[in-house]
Amino acid sequence: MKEPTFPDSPLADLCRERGLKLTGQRRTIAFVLSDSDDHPDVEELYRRAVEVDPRISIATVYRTVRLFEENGILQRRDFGGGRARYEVADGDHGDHYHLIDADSGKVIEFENPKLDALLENIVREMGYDLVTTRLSVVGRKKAKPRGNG
Amino acid sequence: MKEPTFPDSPLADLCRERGLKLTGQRRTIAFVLSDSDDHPDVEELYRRAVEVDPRISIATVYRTVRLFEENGILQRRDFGGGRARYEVADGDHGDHYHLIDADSGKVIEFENPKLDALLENIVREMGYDLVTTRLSVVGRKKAKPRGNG
DNA sequence: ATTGCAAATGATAATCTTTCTCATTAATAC
DNA sequence: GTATTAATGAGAAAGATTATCATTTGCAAT
Repeated sequence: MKEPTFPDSPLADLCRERGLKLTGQRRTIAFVLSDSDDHPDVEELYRRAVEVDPRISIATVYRTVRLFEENGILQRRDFGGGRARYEVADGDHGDHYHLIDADSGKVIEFENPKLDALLENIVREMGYDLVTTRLSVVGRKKAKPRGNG
Repeated sequence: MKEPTFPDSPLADLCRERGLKLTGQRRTIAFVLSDSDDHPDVEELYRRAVEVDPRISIATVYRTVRLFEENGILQRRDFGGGRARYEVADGDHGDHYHLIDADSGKVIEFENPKLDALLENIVREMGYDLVTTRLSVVGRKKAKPRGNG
């Protein structure tokens, strides 16, 4: 039983700051998440976590992403395909959105302050305060203006 | 075995136009959908369909909404809660979007040409043609400026 | 109207993702 | 170090959706 050693990740610190018990498994999952800049689903997260420490079960990964989401550490996303995907929650800077390539399924992030403001406005004019925006656009790559095929 | 009789709905006509076989069940489901201006899930659709003709199975409802979606007759929506919800696809006029009341879960539709245009623009500038927009904003009703509750 | 045939349907099993159960283990305060 | 309380692992259970397969039905040609 060899304990894997690695430094506390930014997310692990956040976990502590929120008063959550920092178990070995949570430390591992936080480490893996801090190390990811994509949008893994639970299955994929589990794969990556097991690489770091095999003594972890998929049930714990499910429990941990839920806990992290409830504490504003993670954001759940739905890009279709039937499974939830996760990414580290935005910090102070504005929200970001996702463009999904219709053919490859690739996810491309983008920000747009004008869009932030417009949505804020629309919602306010309907008498609401904006809580969350769930936006993803599906697009198909344009043929290059003078490509050859 | 009494055959229920009702006129062909606009969606039933659409179904025929697309070259889909117009079975009794599909005619019933199309009728129910044409009659709905909300966003029912499959379970709810099944309930409404059975009212019109009890000789219908939930499997057929699942098959039919999928078929209709693949043929651009229906749009699938995800408002959270684990089940897909459906609505009649937009015609020529612009897309519409959804505001979800954070407290009641109520879904409020809205249109906004400025938003249509901005999204179109953003996507184009990233080198893509816009295929679909999936947008829902979650909001919380503002306290009335001088209410008493 | 009848026939023929591919496609649709009903009933239920299977699948897939996610949550729950409960005995065991581990983190934190003392 | 010990106690206490919460977290974990493994698998069962739940909930939504899709697949299976024998039977039925819509529809085109007769």
